[in-house]
Amino acid sequence: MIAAREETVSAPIEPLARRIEALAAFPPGVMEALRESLAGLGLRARSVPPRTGLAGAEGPAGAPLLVGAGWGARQRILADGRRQILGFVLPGDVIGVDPHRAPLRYAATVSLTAMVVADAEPLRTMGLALPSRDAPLARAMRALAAAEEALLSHQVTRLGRQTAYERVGHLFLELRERLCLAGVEQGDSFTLPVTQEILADTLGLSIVHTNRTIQQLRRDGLVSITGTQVTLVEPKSLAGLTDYVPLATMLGRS
Amino acid sequence: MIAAREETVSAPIEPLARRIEALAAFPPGVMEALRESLAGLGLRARSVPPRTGLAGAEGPAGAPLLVGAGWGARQRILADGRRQILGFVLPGDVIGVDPHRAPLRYAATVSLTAMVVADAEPLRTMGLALPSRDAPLARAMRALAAAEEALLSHQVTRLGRQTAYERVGHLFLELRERLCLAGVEQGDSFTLPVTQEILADTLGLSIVHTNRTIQQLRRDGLVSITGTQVTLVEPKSLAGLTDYVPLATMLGRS
DNA sequence: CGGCCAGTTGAGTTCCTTCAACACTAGTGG
DNA sequence: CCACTAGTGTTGAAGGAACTCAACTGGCCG
Repeated sequence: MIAAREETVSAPIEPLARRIEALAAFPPGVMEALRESLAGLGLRARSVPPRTGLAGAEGPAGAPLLVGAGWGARQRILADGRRQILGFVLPGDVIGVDPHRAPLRYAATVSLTAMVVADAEPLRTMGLALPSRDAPLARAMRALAAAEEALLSHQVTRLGRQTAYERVGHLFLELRERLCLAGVEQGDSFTLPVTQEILADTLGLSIVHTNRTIQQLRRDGLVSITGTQVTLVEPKSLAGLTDYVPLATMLGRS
Repeated sequence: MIAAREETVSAPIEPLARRIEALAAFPPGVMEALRESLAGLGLRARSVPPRTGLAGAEGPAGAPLLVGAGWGARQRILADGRRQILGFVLPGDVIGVDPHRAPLRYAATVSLTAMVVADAEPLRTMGLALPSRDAPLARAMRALAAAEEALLSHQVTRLGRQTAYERVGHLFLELRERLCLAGVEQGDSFTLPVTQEILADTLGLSIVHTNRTIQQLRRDGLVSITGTQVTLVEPKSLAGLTDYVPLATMLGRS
């Protein structure tokens, strides 16, 4: 892959726009205007190498960041080294919009793969704008916040009341949906660029058991994996088995 | 207990005010004014019996609710009946401020004990007020939202990477702190008005194992339980053992 | 080639669950 | 007044889910 290290490329707003479009259900005209105003912000993109702190314990957050490409994670490290990943950070996510809502001293956000991010200071003020006037971007930012909370609820339910088998399938469905909403993947297949250790720390399982569980899903013909490419062979069955509620349903497009 | 069913008592804003005072760190004058403006809202309190839906699947949310007394829970029920409690709802909490941030079709909020709540429509508009003017109440509401997210992070870490023993101790510490922040308890002791089944569904454990784990904590002299009264005998040791990070620390009082 | 990392497999152990039974309390109706 | 029931807490025993330890494979890169 050709590195785009220092160069300032055009702002990677497309994943964010796609997500807003999918979740906030604006009329076409409004969406068009919103996309233009996003482009007009002139956000500067930069690339971040893997395993780098983006926010939290490893460095003060500063401006909020818009993710354009790559995978990151919010994680918490316990005193004895155990790690729990609270959730993945994917294209279209905005981290640290509200300084009051980021528990900096607790959870750090790190890059897992190489990422493209943009300092998104303008989103902070616009995103928190007066809601009574119902500025579309403000509404959109609140919808994104709702999606983030829904993801945490998913994560709690997975960890608390699902078996290893269900957890893996549920997580795959969630990743597929999030990547599709952001427009970086489509169909029943997606690239999973993280190790099984990362998956294990997300799912609250050991590496070994994560591995065995994935194999079981393959043997059962529910998923198919080639390299980093994951294909959901029977997405409907998988959703039924794992009690998966799509984000689109949870947020209700109301 | 004498029921206060239909009567409209004075608004139970004290727990909310206490929490804001503790978490948002306003100067005394500002805090005084904020407390007065809260009182001036004229919120009407009503009581809710146990095991009643407050918001979510069992009934449209409508206005946001300010909790004055009693315990509730946000919960998710899986298709086969398994239940996961996402978090407790305690005095001083406000639920459903932002309609976009409440995944209604997913998680329901129910009362566990009798509760006193107030329809808090005014908090919605005031809480989402223009932040550039930094209205104290708006800042406070965002601090509360931050606290809620921090609690979910706690919950994820407990469920994903802690043993049963650690989970119980960690939860007790969290409940103690939340009740103290709201001013409804103080010291190292608090009333726990819920069954072990509720605790089990919160901790992602079976009832039996929850029971045995609590007993182990008692035998180890870390907690002491009499009826519904829980006393943290060795809060410091417990915090060390369970890697407990107080909310006050997480939110940084910045 | 040699070393490192991710993935895989086997074996034994621990943690937690399930099933079942029993004690205790409170509320209920005969 | 007392049997009856239901809900909660508690305990024992057995099984299963997930973990740990360990070894081995294959790819990738210096």
